[in-house]
Amino acid sequence: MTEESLTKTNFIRDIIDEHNRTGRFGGRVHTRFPPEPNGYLHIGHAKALVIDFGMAEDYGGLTNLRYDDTNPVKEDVEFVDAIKEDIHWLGFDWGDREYYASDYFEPLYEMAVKLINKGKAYVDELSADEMREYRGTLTEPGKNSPWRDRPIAENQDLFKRMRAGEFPDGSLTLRAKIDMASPNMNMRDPVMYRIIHTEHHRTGNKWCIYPMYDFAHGQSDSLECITHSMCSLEYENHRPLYDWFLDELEIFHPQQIEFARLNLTHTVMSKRKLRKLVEEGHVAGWTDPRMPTLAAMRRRGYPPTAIREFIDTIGVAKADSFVEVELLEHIVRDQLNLTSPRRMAVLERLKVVIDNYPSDLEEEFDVPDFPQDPENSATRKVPFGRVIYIERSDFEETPPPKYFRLSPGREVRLMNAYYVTCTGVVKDEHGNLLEIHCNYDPETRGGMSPDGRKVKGTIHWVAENHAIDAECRLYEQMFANEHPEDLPEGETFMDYFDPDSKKVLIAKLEPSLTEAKVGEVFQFVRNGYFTLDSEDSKPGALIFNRTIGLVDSWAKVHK
RNA sequence: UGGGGCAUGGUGCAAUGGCAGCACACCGGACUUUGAAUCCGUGAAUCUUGGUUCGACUCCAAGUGCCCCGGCCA
Repeated sequence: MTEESLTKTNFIRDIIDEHNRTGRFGGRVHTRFPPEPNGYLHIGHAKALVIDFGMAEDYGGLTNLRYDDTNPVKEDVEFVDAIKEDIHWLGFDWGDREYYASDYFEPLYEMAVKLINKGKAYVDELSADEMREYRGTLTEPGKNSPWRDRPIAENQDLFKRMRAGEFPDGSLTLRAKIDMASPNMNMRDPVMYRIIHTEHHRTGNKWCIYPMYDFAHGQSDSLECITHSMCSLEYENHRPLYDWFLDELEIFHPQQIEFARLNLTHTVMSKRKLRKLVEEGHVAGWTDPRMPTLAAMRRRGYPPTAIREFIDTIGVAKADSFVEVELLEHIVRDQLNLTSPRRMAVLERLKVVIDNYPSDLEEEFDVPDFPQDPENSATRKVPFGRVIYIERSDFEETPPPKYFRLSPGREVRLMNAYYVTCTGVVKDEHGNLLEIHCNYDPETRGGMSPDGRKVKGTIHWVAENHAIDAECRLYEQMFANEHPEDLPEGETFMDYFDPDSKKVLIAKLEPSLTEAKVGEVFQFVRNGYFTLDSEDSKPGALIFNRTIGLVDSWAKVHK
């Protein structure tokens, strides 16, 4: 396998390779990640992150972090720290290159003045409604604003007074003088500056005019000498404008490249919808483990490397696409399988009394954390006793075909312990199962029989005397529908929100789990991967999140 | 007066004029002290119609379908 074949090729690499061939940027690759601080980062941002940081890394370049904070009414400091934490968690680093579009308000203002002086920008007095009317439609040209040909000196004066705060919000705008008949709506004299008398989270009350995205982004890229400015497909129509400003300003000209954003089945990605889930209390905040935010995935126990591998696996292209969430889950399981120590925990318990086990006897087994690789595996002590708990689903009084767990008269292996045979059941007056009784075979200590006798079923257990209680939170997809963002008329994504996507139970755990630490993920054998909840768990009142269940092919056959 | 994009198995991504491949999902089997993992195997795709070419997923033309654009949001 050659070096190149390890790295998947994609159209962005092709473009960069071409630039390197022609020498457009002198072989330099410098990217930027430009989040707006108005919400938490989600798995869709992870794609942008991997592209922005990953591409630069691969080509020996750097990536800047730059907050796109040009709209003070929508943005908040609350999110800037959360965003940084998420980026670091994924393993990316911007060094000391932490920038803000608001750092450039002064040079941006100068650039606007330059365009005014060139006769390429003007102060408009049209109201928002009027401007909409003048803009025309998709199929009809717009018409020029009556203020479009105002003398340059007047524009200079008015713009200066806009900055000075002489005018109320919405009364004036600065617009680029391009072409009201352009088939590209973005070129119909786009607004460059608007008046907003709102305190900005960084610049305070210094400014009351704020640049629009289109007037800020390209020039910020230029100021930072960014070479490749990757963004999502909907900005494709903005590229001519991105280029126009840079050309008219005659400043360094980065290349904007657009790619398809990530869509995942069974989830919603729009900030508006995620915010709704949070604000209406359907989930416990932005870090509720069901959320597609990076903070939620961290809390849930997803390894950051799994997220990066996932993004690498899905590739980058320009076609709109929907990735099945099963692929993400597969990669999470795949990594956790290799790294998670095994433990025994009984989620929904059934009491088992081993009648022929001496009531004064208690044993301890040394059990490897990684039974696949016992030679290199650490071990821990697991106590055993006359009364144990097993999983309720591991016993059937009348077993269905192909069932090879416990049922009356049948023998199974208690993992790492003994073979037991079910001898009877105890029920209450309503016929509810209370407990079952077994006999064990002392010859099978450790789970092996000297006579070579086979048992088909191996089940896990926890000794009653030493079990610890812990809350376990089990999560399913938040939305039953594959495409909750693409619904027929009259339906909303909330129609498909599944309130049962979170289930809480009190489980019985083997005692070694008392020492679990936040950030460690365990495999609760035959149940799935679990991690301590970073927000709600307390010593003595442990709470575990199920990161993800194990593949359950029995459930498939059985149903 | 409309413009800009995109089309390969169920899903996602490759193949850059030379045998359509990989992963997930699905289905079957083997193995198993986790019905997990692992191993083996089956099925399944180039939007349509023309053209260029010895040869087309790839180039050309026409068509079809889907996405984006009429915020003083980003």
